[in-house]
Amino acid sequence: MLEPLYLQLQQHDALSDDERAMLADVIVREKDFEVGQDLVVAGSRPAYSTVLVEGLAARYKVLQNGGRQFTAFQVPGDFVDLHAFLLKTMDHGIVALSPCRVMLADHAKLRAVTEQAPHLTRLLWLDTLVDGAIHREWIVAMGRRSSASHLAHLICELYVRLQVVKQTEGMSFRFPLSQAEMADVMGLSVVHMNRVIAELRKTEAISWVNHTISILDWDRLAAIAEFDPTYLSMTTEPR
Amino acid sequence: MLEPLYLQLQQHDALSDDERAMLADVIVREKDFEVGQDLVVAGSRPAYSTVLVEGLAARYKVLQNGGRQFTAFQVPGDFVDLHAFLLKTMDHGIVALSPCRVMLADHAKLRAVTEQAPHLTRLLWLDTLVDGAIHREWIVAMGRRSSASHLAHLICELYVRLQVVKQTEGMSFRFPLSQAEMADVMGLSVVHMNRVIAELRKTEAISWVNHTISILDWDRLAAIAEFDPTYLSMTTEPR
DNA sequence: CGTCGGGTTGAGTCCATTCAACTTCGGTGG
DNA sequence: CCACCGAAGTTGAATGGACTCAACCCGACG
Repeated sequence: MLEPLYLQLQQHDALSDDERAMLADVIVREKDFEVGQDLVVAGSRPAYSTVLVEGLAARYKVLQNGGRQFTAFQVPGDFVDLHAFLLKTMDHGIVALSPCRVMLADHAKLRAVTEQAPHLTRLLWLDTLVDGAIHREWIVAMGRRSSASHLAHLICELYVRLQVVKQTEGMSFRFPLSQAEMADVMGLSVVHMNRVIAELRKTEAISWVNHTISILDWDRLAAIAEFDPTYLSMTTEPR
Repeated sequence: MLEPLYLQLQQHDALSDDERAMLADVIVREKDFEVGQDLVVAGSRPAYSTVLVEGLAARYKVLQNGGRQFTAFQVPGDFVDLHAFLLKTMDHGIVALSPCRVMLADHAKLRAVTEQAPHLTRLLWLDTLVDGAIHREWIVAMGRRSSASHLAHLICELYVRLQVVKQTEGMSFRFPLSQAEMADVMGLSVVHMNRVIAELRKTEAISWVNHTISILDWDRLAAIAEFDPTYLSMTTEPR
């Protein structure tokens, strides 16, 4: 059940059997969530950290006027709130965008990992660093990319991340978000989100029907997005 | 010279003398930079990580059309590219916004810290997690805040961060950026940046003259910004 | 067969952009 | 000494992107 986590960590550096066992031992419980439920509640101080093993989730914050902004997607294998292990208080919520299955990792056991397994600790740390790199890319997209380029970039990113954990089928992947939710990802109004999607469809770089996104022309999409996967740090090397 | 780093780490949890000594030992060299120079070059694979000890710097990315987007400010005490220790390749550049002095930390020695000093490792990790939390707040600001609120939020954040490392004077702090650079922070055109600044000035919550920002009315500014410092994780507790 | 959530389209308004002019101010050289 | 210069800031006007409000379509589902 922890396969996706192994796949992600392995992508950065080799994972020993001992390390796998240690990770498995950190897990104390399994839990399922419905669409729309919070995996982690903003403001809470969790005693467990959550590994997403199935489904799609997202980090978000809500403003006083009710506006919501997603700040990241979480795919299977993501340690979605490893942050809380050290930050203690969650500064944001994490919501299920599709039915989700998670594994809960005990903070006391995670602490023991940091005491006894430096290499594994570095790999977990790295995981949170990649999160940060993704955030930076989102900031650039929101600030300086056209809406179409922003959307194209998100699709490239998701495709690559999902491929690592074997959640793609050919050039397609399941994408359960409504356009209204997508608007909260890109910081647009629903109406305008719709027009941007229409625009990207017209380029014939993607199709997006039935909660499935298919990349029809990767090169064209990547060009529109100016997508450079360096930030995802997808090389296996000693860390 | 490492005082600002100690101040920042201490803010999250107590730092022992041993840990201070270990940090001091990690430093192998000191270096100065002029305004506009890159402290760290995008795409490089540094063998050292950089602690900023004096000055203001910023992370940035550049797009094909020449557009630049800053993704974070770095203040004294920030381990500006601790990322590179594990990410290996820098996915973005870091530029000096004022004359900067930095200390270089050897990656091999940092690795030794992760092998021998788990608590210190957790504190350094935490530092990068706070970076991530700041990124999330920036995404929210870019996506769902009004420009005036966004600007107000940036000022609140900077004030609080600078206060931790004793770089404020009363309710004022030095802020060397031009409006053009500020436009690259907020993802706006220079002209519009100017108008947003004028708008915020008119509220009389701040003054901004002569490269110095003064907060005239914190409560009003924080209200405009909807500023909640939780995300900066400024509580001292066992980590 | 009606309803409801999502998606799509149109029209008018507002925010942000571009291009352009003009001001201010510190610095530099005749 | 001051005339000129360049960089940064400010302002105006026209264009275009994004927002709101509103209507309408459509397929799933009771």
